[in-house]
Amino acid sequence: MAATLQEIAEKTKLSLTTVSYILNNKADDVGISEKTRHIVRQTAKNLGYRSNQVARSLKSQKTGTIGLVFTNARGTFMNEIISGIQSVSHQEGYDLFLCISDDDWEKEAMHIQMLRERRVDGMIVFFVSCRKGEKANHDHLLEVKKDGIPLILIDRYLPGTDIDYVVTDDFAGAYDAVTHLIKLGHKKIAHITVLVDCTSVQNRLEGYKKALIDAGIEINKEYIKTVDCGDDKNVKADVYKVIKDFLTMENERPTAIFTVNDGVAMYASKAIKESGLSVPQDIALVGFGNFIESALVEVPLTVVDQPKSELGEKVTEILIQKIEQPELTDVKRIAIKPKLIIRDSCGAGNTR
Amino acid sequence: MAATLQEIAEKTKLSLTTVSYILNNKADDVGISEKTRHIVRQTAKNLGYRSNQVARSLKSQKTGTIGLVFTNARGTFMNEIISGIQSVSHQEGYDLFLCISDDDWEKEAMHIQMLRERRVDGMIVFFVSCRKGEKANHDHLLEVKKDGIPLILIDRYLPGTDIDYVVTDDFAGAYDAVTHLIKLGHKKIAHITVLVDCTSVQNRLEGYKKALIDAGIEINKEYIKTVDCGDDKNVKADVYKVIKDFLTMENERPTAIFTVNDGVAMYASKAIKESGLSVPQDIALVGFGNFIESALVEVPLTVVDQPKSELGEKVTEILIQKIEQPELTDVKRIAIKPKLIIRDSCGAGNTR
DNA sequence: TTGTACGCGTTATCAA
DNA sequence: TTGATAACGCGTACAA
Repeated sequence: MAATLQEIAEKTKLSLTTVSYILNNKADDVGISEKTRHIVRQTAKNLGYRSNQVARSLKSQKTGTIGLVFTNARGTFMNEIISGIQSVSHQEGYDLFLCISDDDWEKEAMHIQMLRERRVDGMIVFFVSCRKGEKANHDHLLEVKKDGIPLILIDRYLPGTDIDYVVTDDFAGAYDAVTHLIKLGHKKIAHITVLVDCTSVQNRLEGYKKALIDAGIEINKEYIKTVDCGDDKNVKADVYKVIKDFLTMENERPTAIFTVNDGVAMYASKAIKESGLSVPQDIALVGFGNFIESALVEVPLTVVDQPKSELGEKVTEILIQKIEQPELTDVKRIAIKPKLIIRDSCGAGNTR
Repeated sequence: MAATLQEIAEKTKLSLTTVSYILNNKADDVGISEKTRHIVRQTAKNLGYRSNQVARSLKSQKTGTIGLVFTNARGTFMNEIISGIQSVSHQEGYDLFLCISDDDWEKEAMHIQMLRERRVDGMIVFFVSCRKGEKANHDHLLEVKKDGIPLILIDRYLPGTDIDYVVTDDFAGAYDAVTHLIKLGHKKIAHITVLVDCTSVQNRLEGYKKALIDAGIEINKEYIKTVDCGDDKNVKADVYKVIKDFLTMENERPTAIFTVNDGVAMYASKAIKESGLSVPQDIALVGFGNFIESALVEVPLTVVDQPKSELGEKVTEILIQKIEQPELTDVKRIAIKPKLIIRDSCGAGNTR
């Protein structure tokens, strides 16, 4: 279908080499007559020549591709990150293989295997997290790293390894969110976390604790609750239960809740409303993530804004740097500081 | 890094051919001793052998890849479609190249060019639409088709060509939505469309008209308004203006509005509320698309539900069929019928 | 200024 | 039951 260099050579009665030089803009280096160039260019056009990247890749041992592995495609989170990734990668001349692992680490391992067979120049992985207690197996990631294929993690990392990553500064985000609540006068601040064993969740919890400690507020274990995740229905049921528990604490009832993510915050908001109390008057709420829908719900959520497209851009810049300059061996551990977006659910500016 | 067949052959003192047969499970066809198989498998494992897809692709003239070109990455629409696409394609053994054209048809043409150089086995394109009046250039698509590369369009099509497509049945969706409003007793039903020249928008308008005609309601041109798009701010400003116009019609003021998409409906809802009227009591509203946020806004939207993941799945099935059975030359023109999701904004079940 | 020849890692054909 | 060899399309060192 698409003509080959060979065919052009035959048509023009020139050698394959000459044609190759001209079509790869190396004509100047060698010195090829203007006339020949023109002829070649013309017949290339006429024959509809299109360079064959797979042959080129085989020869050059470089594919100009980046493999992307994401846990899931739901929501808008992945979307915005990919938007950042693709804008940088295309600009730098890389194409993207997209793989979704659907929260299944065996699928993740399979995809990574496939990407290796495709000889991608590098990989960006948002890896599958696992519930607390389950044993995660990240051998496939370590192996990639060991084999010297540029690899970078996004949004969560693997502590104790030297794999590059770009994440949200979850600790700082949580710290700021809780500090904001403290400044609004709250002392009984709860945290709803989630039954997942990953760095982002952990660091949000740590940020919460540190903010309280720095403000001289004692940490109350009763104020830290964990909900199940996975199925969305479980999350909802669990959040409702947690809110009910909080409300039965009467005098000790928290006046503010910082949640591990916007999804939990939205269910909490609903649960509070349904129990006859209101947000933020009775209980203030701060989420984490800044999903699109968070601004649109009945009580628009105050949230920590994950810098999603920035994450995508940064991670890609670093990966490409590592691809193109293999001599750089420093481990990149980047945490981007998120901003707090103040809307209604925290009660800032409202009477309390 | 990763070993080659050659290296395994040397290590085992066997021939390249033998090794290839064994590692590609063709050992039975030829008949290779169990012992040899074992030896080869072992050393392959030890050497960390990984088949090289790019070499394989070069030889077999098939890459096992599908190119995806989407106009934009915003919202959740693309997300759900991709979810459908990737689940089918991965199941069938194809990997995905993802390209975003950002509503820029030159970028789109560029991406398609790149995909051709990468020798993708087929392409799925959600092409850039253009504002009414601008001249769209779809030569790059026609050329792909002409060159015999399997190509299928999603969500919108190119009338007058024989390019396969899978779309939402926009006409039927609009027809049902408007008929629903008519059944609720409305006669003054407006439609807000958008200044884009693409089949889906056109067909929604046509569906709206047909529903009115079939119910014996005369079409009032004053009830059909167009808003600009592109920048979200323009949309908002235009929708507010249109609503204002409707409200000044006094006795002739529409009692219901069917909008071209959920985004417009949400702005309309806001505008109506801000002008002191309410949805659905004063004006009923039906959107098209079913974005996630549409269920969460203050007055949950009644919408036509675009079957996004189904679109993705269907389009991929057809594409792969066309890839693997080139003898099939019938043109596939699939329109999937969407369902109406009744929530609050249409006033069904509410007193009016 | 142009041509020859080899290699990238596979698969496939034909011999042995 | 196994091995030698020729493609696939391209890039490049070297020769002419």
